[in-house]
Amino acid sequence: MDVTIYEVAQRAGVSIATVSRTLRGTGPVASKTREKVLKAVEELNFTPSRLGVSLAEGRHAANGIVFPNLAGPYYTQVLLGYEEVASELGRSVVILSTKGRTNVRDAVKDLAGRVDGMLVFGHTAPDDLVRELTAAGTPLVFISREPLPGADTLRSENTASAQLLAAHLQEHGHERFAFLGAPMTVGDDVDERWQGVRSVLGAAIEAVPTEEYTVECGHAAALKLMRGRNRPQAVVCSDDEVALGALLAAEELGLSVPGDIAVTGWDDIMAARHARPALTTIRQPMREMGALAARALDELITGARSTQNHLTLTTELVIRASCGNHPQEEPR
Amino acid sequence: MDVTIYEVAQRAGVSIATVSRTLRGTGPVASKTREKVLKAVEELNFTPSRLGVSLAEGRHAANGIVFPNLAGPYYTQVLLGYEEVASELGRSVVILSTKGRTNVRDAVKDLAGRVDGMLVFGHTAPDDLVRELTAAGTPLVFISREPLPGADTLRSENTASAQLLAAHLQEHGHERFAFLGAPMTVGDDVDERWQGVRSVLGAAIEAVPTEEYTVECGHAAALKLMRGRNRPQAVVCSDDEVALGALLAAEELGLSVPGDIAVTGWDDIMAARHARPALTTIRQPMREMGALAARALDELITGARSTQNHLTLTTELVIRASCGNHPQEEPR
DNA sequence: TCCTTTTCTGTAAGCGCTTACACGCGCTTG
DNA sequence: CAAGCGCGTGTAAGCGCTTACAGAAAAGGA
Repeated sequence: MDVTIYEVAQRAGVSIATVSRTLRGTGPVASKTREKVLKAVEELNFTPSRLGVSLAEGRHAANGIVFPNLAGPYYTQVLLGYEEVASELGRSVVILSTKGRTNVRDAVKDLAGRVDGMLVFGHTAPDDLVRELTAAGTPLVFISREPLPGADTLRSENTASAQLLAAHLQEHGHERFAFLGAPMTVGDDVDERWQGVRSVLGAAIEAVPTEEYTVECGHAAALKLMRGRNRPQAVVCSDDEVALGALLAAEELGLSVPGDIAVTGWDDIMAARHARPALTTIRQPMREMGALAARALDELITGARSTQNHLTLTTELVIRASCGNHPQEEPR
Repeated sequence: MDVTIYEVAQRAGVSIATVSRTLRGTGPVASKTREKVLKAVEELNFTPSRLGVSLAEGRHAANGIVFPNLAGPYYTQVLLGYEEVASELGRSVVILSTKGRTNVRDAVKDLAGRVDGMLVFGHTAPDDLVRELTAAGTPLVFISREPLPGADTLRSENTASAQLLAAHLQEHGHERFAFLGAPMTVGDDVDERWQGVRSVLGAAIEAVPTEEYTVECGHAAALKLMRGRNRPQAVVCSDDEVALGALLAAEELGLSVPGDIAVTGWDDIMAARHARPALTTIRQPMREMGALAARALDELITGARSTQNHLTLTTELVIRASCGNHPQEEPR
């Protein structure tokens, strides 16, 4: 916002075109000229204005990311991987949290105007805007959402893992189940998880909604559930945070986990390992998803690829103490 | 990147100036003209190019934030509060993680070129660049750093809280202490905490460094510490994550906490409450700090304030089970 | 009716950069 | 020795917008 290319040019006694060429390495520049220019740049401490460059180049060199909130570790981890790769590719990251926002549509649209492409979680952006953006050719990558035309989607495997988890719980002898944190949106990760466990457990599992997927809401809903008559023997939670809430509720009610009631989570966030009992959960490669999203976006932006990719990453069932008694505990 | 103000003007049969005035509400526009313009805008689905606007206005309407990494909840929480307020003030947030980056200086400089002002954690930006930026008048707010001329600083209280914590541990009868996660930088939060506990405990506390302030590093260092002869009776950790690592180490060695060894953290992150034993820690208002930083930055950017503020927020000692046996446990 | 205001609108000059194009110059080459 | 060729450099036309300024039209007053 200070010294411009004109002042550099003047000081070096050349035209602005030459300065630009020198700095970007495009086009030939005599070595003597180059030196004069570099000297002037040095003396004036010149840095090209990002705005000017972007306007002339017609690109922002920035990526957007839209998430509901940053409260839990899940989005954070994805963001981490995303930022890392984006910046490796020379792009900044502009963030947008939709939680508690009255006008999401405008906010996303504004973001779209600041970046070359965006990563969007689930259904955080309004559908009509998404259609508008894909129609306009804005590169878009989605995480935790069913595939849609005109954009990449990226998610980790849910259904099969959920079935695996359900089967494991059955092996422990549990017979009455609850799914805490019932899906709110069709087609997102939680919905797939629910469908997965349900396909195995059928009528033996009951869907119990929570307000949000947070510790607090999980805690509140779990309290109610565990106090009710016909308490389930195992509670499958939509994610680790809800599960942590359930653990808290059990403790409060004097129920032993997994003795009186088993609890499982999803994601394998840090606290899952530190909780007591440690949470049985499904680990998904959050950080890697962010990284992959950044690369996918890069391909779409640079035009290296024009088709859509729909990737599903594999997950891992992490068995700890909260799901039932195991002969030997896992070390560490 | 599509339809421009020219096309709108042409379609509405007016000049681009009129379109601009209509959309921004600056200057008078006849109501008939306004309607024509709005109709054209609607039909063409026009959105002003952020780049064009910024270049003409001379401002980015964006804030930057520089942090070491996003691994733990601390930075995330601050970021959360920051983004919330920033977007409330009509500014986007561009993030920059310095962890694992070879050229931090250039990255920060690039960021500075994209925003109207930045929030910087501790000493993540090189000192000479900071001087350069403050000299150039770039609005800057720091968190967790000693005050410096030309920029705001914002931090939560450390020394007194540390003294309080130390005194509390003494009341439990502990006599030999270790500070796990010894400070790496003079003047940052951890350094102040260390100075605080030390001022009370004197020679009774020993500084034990960790590679980083993470669970893993805390775990590794704690293992070594707890295995050594003359094991301390209480371990004061630089932050909750290191403390969680210490808890893990104790469990691994079959030591009971707080029976054999007491452990305390700092920050009161989510996992602190869920760990067993739950962590005694110092809660600092992370989210609020982010929010305050955004407001401070806004004042500096808009020029509403030209002096520097150096705020210190109060913290709260949260006593849980990990520091020693208390007559009655806190409920929940 | 003529002149002064007021209201509205258009022209054009930026904002800071990139780059196509053209031009001049010193060399090679037939 | 003239034609041809590269290399180096400058000129100028954008990129998409805002806004000072000026001019035109409408409105009001005497």
